[in-house]
Amino acid sequence: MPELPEVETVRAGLARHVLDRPIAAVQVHGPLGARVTRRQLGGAEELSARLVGRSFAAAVRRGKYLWLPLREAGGAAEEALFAHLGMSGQFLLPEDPAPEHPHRRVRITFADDGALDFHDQRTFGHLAVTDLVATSDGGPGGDAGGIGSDPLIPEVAAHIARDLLDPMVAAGTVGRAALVRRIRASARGVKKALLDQELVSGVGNIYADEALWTARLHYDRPGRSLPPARLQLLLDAATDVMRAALAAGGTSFDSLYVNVNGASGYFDRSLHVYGREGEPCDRCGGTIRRESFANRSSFRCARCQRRP
DNA sequence: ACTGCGTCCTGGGGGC
DNA sequence: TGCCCCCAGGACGCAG
Repeated sequence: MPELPEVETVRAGLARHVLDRPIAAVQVHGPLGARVTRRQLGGAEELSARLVGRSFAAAVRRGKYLWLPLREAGGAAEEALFAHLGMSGQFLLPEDPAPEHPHRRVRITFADDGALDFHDQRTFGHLAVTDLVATSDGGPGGDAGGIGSDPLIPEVAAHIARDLLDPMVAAGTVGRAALVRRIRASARGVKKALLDQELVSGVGNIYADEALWTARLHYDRPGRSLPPARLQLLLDAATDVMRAALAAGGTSFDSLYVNVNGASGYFDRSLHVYGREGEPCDRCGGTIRRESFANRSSFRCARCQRRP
């Protein structure tokens, strides 16, 4: 599943391959294509109308949210193609001529005859052209490749917190202390806090479980029961595992395949708990358990991540 | 305000 | 062998 490292890999691939290429046509394929553009005001026609004739100026990310500001004739970008990959969204640079693919939902054709395809099996992802607005926290952060200090962010992502690989958060200068305070202010289980994109963005189910394993914490451990130093360790663990996954994902794509397929690609061999039900813990030899958590799964070591 | 649960969606794969 | 159902989960809407 695409979490921060996978989305960043996609962002870097897009930055390398699709900037400054005028868009000639946009096709939205079938009812599931329409579903992928469901958040576009005016639907597929409007998406096409807003993209054709323009080009992408940059590829920017915050957490799992990704956007491509559109170049304006005489000034700064005011709109962007916004994308969320959901669970199964992929950006692909198809070979020419490309065969039909059952999961292709949208094709953006460039004036140079190349194309950028959006595939999505489960259609939890979406695409829309959205206005860029000023933010109160000073800009996109993250690996805001290409946009420099532009403080604009898509309206639809303005509520999303900075992520752990944001240079400001990673350095601890912005957000980190406040984040620890907010987790400690709640009785809510610490995994729910990690997954709350308005508290800290980019962490999904896989890396949350891995970070909790590293920090030897149970997912239901109340935030308010944890000393600040323990929470710092947890955030460090989440940062480290996402950095490592990014390093693994960053080596795996070429010009034809912009997306790595999330954790099912190259990083899964490095996972300590996720997807390892019944296997021994790498650290203590205890048994890895899979438990139902918020309508999905949580993996933990039954011995070194005890229930509070 | 805050929290938690249901919903959306498809196809691979396990089990009967 | 074939078919059915479970399961994967990010984000959002709504209920309490």
